[in-house]
Amino acid sequence: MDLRTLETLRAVRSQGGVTAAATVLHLTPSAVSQQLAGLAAEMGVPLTERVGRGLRLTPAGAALADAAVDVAVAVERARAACQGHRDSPVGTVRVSAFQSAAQLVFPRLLGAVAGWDGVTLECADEDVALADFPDLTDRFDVVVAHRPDGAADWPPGVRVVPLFREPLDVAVSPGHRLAGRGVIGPEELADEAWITVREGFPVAPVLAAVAARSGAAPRIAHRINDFTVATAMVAAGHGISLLPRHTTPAFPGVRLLRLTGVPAGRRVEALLRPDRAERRVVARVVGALTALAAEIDTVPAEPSDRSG
Amino acid sequence: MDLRTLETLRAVRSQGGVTAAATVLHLTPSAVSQQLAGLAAEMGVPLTERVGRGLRLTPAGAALADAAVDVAVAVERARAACQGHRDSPVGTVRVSAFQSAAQLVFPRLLGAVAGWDGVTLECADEDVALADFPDLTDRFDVVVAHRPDGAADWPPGVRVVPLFREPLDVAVSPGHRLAGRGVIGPEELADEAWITVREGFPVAPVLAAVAARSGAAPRIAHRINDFTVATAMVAAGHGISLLPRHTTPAFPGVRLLRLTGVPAGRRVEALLRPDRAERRVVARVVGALTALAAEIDTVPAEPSDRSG
DNA sequence: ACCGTCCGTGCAGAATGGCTACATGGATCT
DNA sequence: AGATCCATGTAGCCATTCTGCACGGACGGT
Repeated sequence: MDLRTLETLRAVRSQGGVTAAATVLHLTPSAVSQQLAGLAAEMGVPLTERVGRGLRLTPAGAALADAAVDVAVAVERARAACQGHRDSPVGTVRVSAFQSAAQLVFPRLLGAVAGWDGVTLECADEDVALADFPDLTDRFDVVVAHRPDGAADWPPGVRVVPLFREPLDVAVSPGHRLAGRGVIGPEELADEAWITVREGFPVAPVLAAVAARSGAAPRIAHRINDFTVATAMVAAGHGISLLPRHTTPAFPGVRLLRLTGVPAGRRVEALLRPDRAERRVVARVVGALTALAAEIDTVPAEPSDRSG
Repeated sequence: MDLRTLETLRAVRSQGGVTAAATVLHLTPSAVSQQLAGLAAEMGVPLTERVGRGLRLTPAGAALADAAVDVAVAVERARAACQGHRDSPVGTVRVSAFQSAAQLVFPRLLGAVAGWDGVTLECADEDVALADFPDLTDRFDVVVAHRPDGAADWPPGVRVVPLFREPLDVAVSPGHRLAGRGVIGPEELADEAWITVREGFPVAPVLAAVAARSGAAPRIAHRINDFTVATAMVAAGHGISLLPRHTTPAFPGVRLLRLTGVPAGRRVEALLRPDRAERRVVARVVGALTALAAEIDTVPAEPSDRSG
């Protein structure tokens, strides 16, 4: 019964397999398999069962994995209790964010942390499908994720810290027929050519909702995940797009029109594994994150072009 | 940060030193010292400080030791959660009891557990001073301890399961002037020669209280910790003694007289370390223990001789 | 139906880490 | 001041665990 073994069991469950777990743990599949076998032998209960060419946790294994979370939390709490008798928390925090938030948040966050002795920030941009965000917490201490209005809650077992809500505006080129408008309704957007994200990615359902109000299925011309690329395409007049108000990159000529009559927005949140959340450095970084998120939330974002 | 290391830290605190901790952990002092040094290095905070020729935990060390309890509890909870998906709990449970309770409890407990497959009971008689009972939980899963009426509570950090309260009767020989009486008061016991336990042992304060009511300091003729020996001496007329009603060994001719006007009794309780208490086998054994304690508590113990 | 591919598992060897035994430094008690 | 006890270093052994490779089973395409 080892802490590392428990962590391995958790990874196997969250990653869905031995090989995937081995990857995030920086181990070989063989080592993971041996740990599982040893743990099952110690418990006297089979923890995994083969299904197809993969495997799945038995109820006993799942129960143990659940309890392993509490163990990890207790361990980190212990570490924090000890660090509490130190001057200030130190360590390395790994933060991931999806592309557009990364652009907005990482520079400010690094700026805030720059003055903290002994605190190292490792940033990475990771943009994945909505369902895959929680799994990123295996590899990162803090995962900045986004979720469209009305989407289901994140699964249990992951701690969620709200950062800000970001309205989605309609981005059009300067030459577009609606370019002069500040506010528009969904019904005016029928038959437009849309540039949206790949299937399953966070803002996709919002466009579906907007289109539903316009009365027709949206005509999707392009699927572009990177908002910078999408913005450039909008600027060039190749379609319109739903883009987040604060994190849309500045691009000459692109105009953001406010949408009325339909709640169009996304929630930007930090996702943490419960044990990681107990680390004092992590808590401090999350604090800085929420502080700068509050600034973003109160930004007087007016419907205007971003050409500067 | 290892489970074993955390356990070592706890043992160092409860045992009050490296060598003592090493003893209960079945390790050498060197190993313990190395674990402590490694843990402190990992935490970046000194966990121990030298005091005299021994050492003591720093505030940080104490905090970590506190948190280590929660970790151990979480681990055992995890193990229990896993065992819950098994037919029945199995394992070895180490039980200690002070001499007189051992005599009463061990045979019945072993009888109750005899039918349980896979459950092994390791019994040991350990009679220590009142203050030393909690420390026994480092070496045993269940510690049957006793505590005189009015004594202070057990220190925090140890789980207490009440078993039964046992009145203390006055044991006299058949030839004693009070032998024919069933009930007596403290004032009738002045100038008696007492056989009592060693200083600091659980029932000593009760005799002091009884003697205080009799108006004079008790005349202590002998200090005998083993109730069997004390009973034999009482039977032979070498003095009278305060003996527990239920656990006094049967001995030809010894009469137990009920004491009135002063609360004379002791509480028999099971002491458990919180993490050990989480083990399902341990919980089951404690269940059997409380069950047979309930029987003992309702025994119609009449004042009579034990010559049977 | 077959074969390529993927996944989990077992078996060697190698490396890492922890423990024992012994020696040292320091503090207390007689 | 000497003896004793305690904690701490050091060298060496031993156990555990990881890697690398080979094997068996299962899915999916042809």
